[in-house]
Amino acid sequence: MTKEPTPRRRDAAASRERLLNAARDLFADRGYDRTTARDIGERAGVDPTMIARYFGGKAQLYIAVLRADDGPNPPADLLDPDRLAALLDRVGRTGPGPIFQAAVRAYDDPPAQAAARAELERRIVAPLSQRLRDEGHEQPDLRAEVLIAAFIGVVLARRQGTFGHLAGATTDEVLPLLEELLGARRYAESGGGDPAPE
Amino acid sequence: MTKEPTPRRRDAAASRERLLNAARDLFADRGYDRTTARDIGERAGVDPTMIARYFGGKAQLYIAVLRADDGPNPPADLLDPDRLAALLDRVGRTGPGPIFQAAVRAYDDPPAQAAARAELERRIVAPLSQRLRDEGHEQPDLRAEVLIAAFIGVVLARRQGTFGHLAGATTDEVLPLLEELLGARRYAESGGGDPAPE
DNA sequence: TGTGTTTGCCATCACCTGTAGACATCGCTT
DNA sequence: AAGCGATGTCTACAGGTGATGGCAAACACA
Repeated sequence: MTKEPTPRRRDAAASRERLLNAARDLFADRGYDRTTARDIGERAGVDPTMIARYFGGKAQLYIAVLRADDGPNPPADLLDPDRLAALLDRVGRTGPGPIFQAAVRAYDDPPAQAAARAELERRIVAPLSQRLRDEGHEQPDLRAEVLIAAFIGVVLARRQGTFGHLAGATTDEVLPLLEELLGARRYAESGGGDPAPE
Repeated sequence: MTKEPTPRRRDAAASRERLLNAARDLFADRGYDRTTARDIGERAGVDPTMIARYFGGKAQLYIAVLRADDGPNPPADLLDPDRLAALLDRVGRTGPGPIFQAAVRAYDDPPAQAAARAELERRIVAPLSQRLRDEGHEQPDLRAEVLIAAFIGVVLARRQGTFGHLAGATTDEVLPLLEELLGARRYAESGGGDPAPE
């Protein structure tokens, strides 16, 4: 007998996860401020007050989303063309995770802000910074942050739709420009070769 | 005698402008959502209800700020190193104008969103796009938007402070990386540099 | 000075937010 | 089957938001 054949009508774990998923989607789509607890509850099909019960509040739910979001989990190596393509495609479909938004926006809740910053550093900045350092580039930390900020600017703007051509362009159209922008090939060719074609 | 020697205690024009200035600063600093009408009134030293009277409401005040903000008014030619330096310095000191924020964030008010988009296109995207077109680059529109989105990502992230090294770096440290990122010299080589007058 | 208009202040509204608490119901354990 | 904690539902509240209408003082003008 399986342990869970009966779809329990009362399942705290399920409710928790549904809240988490709904919050992830809504935070990614509208950002933290413009997402209300009632919206999350409605989308999840769970009473909004459960947010307080299970997570302690909206801010802590946001933090939980940050931790649970495996967004660009395979270290987002923006300099690997394949990885860049995968990441761009992913963001184009599911939208930028809350972590990306945290790079550009400010939230009022200090713990939430700190958590976002920590996740951003741990999962995205650190790997790229390490790579640049290994390759002997100067100012690897600063350089990594600039590259990532630029990438985030492009993907956020694309999804936001403020830029017409960028929002309308397909991933295939954007990708080469992003590669050129980030200097993927330039960085990647540690052995040295010809510059990016035009 | 002069028409306005008396500093009129009741001066609608002055109040209007003080509201406009306060709104510009606060919108730039906190964004639209996180700025309340009461904040604006307090900072301006003007009763918040004047916002409704003079502008029609908060959203329309925002639009007025967009139009009045001469932000990167000399066409923000990101490919001219001098202009890029000036712009970066300016943003570092006074913060990104509301127009930049509009590129990455969404507001609920459709007219405000549309106004921001129009200003962004008119003042920033169009000039750069035209330049790229003149220089014979492919996809000048898309390319311009990518470059601008990347730039905005960097300056917003820098000011936001989520990236430690980027926030702590001086303008002089960031500038060369930005030039390299945007390919200022690469692009500029083709056209040579005679900066257009303001 | 007299008069109508402009300008600012005040109280208040209607709405929305997050969340706390009381109450009802389910489901596991004994 | 009975008990009881876990889970869900509902109402309500305190705080804050943008916006409105009324009213008094200050102004421009005759």
